[in-house]
Amino acid sequence: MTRIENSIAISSWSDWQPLVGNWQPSPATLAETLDGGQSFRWQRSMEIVGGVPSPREIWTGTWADQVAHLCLHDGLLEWRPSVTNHSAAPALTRYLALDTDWAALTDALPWRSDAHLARCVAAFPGLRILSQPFGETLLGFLCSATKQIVQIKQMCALLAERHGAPLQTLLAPRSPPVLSNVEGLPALVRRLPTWEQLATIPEKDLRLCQLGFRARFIAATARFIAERPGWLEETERLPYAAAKARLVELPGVGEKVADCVLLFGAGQLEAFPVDTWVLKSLARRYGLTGWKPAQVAHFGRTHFGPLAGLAQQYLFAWERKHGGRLAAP
DNA sequence: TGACAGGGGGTGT
DNA sequence: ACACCCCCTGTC
Repeated sequence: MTRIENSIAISSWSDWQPLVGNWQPSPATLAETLDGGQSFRWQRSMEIVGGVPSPREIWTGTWADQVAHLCLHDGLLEWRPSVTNHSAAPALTRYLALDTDWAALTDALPWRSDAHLARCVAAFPGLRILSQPFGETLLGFLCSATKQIVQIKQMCALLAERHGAPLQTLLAPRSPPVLSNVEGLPALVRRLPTWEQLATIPEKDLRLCQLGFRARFIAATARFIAERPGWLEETERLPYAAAKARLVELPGVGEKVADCVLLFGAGQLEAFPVDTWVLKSLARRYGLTGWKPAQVAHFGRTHFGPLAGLAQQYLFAWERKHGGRLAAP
């Protein structure tokens, strides 16, 4: 049962249109890609047409100053922007990395000699790595320490709600008639606050967003970035090792968070984040029982190669699905 | 229905 | 190794 506490969103959306790029994910792969720990800004909901809930499941995603809907319709992925947004198509193309041949990248993984990896790939065909805004990715993963996805999403939602700028695209006059509503989403969509904005927010106000001890890290990181104009942009452009060395200078950013930011926010596919799921995966499926994160990271890079981050995402998806309880051998 | 633990996708000391 | 925070979830 979904919690419906917000007002019904009333906004104007363009017509559904097919997504270019030939991505045809299964519902499970789509959900894993959008809501499996890469991004914390996608919401699943049901469309309402003429006051009646339709069986159509809609994903609403927000990133930078963009918001878009995705929908899997008879196996085909469709999307729609708000009627006033004319930059949504290229933005979505970049965000979903539609120009990247993920099938070819996956094929380049060592699944032929790795039965478990082959099994993971078969379970989530079409899984891909998102290409999210760098700064937002950093913010999301600064929230992630010892938190599950639902909780991280809640923190991000509160940060956006209380400190983010409204997305003007949804506030423009509704010239066409309202076509449909989406249940359970606030009428006013806001973006995540920028790092510039975060630097001006007192830590006590950040704490009100359920950040806990992460509030101190975010406040300190915001000050660090504010004192160094261009630092974040330069870091995004650096090669993997150099970028990671800089990211771990930030308070609250260790190896794991840095790798997540580089993998999901900078397209660095060699980044191999080692969290407890990956630790469990390699312990259980690869016999690396008792190995420490740094050792597992080294194993991952050498075993899975230059696309280790993509392999990690497959392992991660499998473990999230099967790892909790009864695990296949 | 409501209270109560337990534990969580990590970092810093 | 342990504190940091405190919300979510499962359970009684």
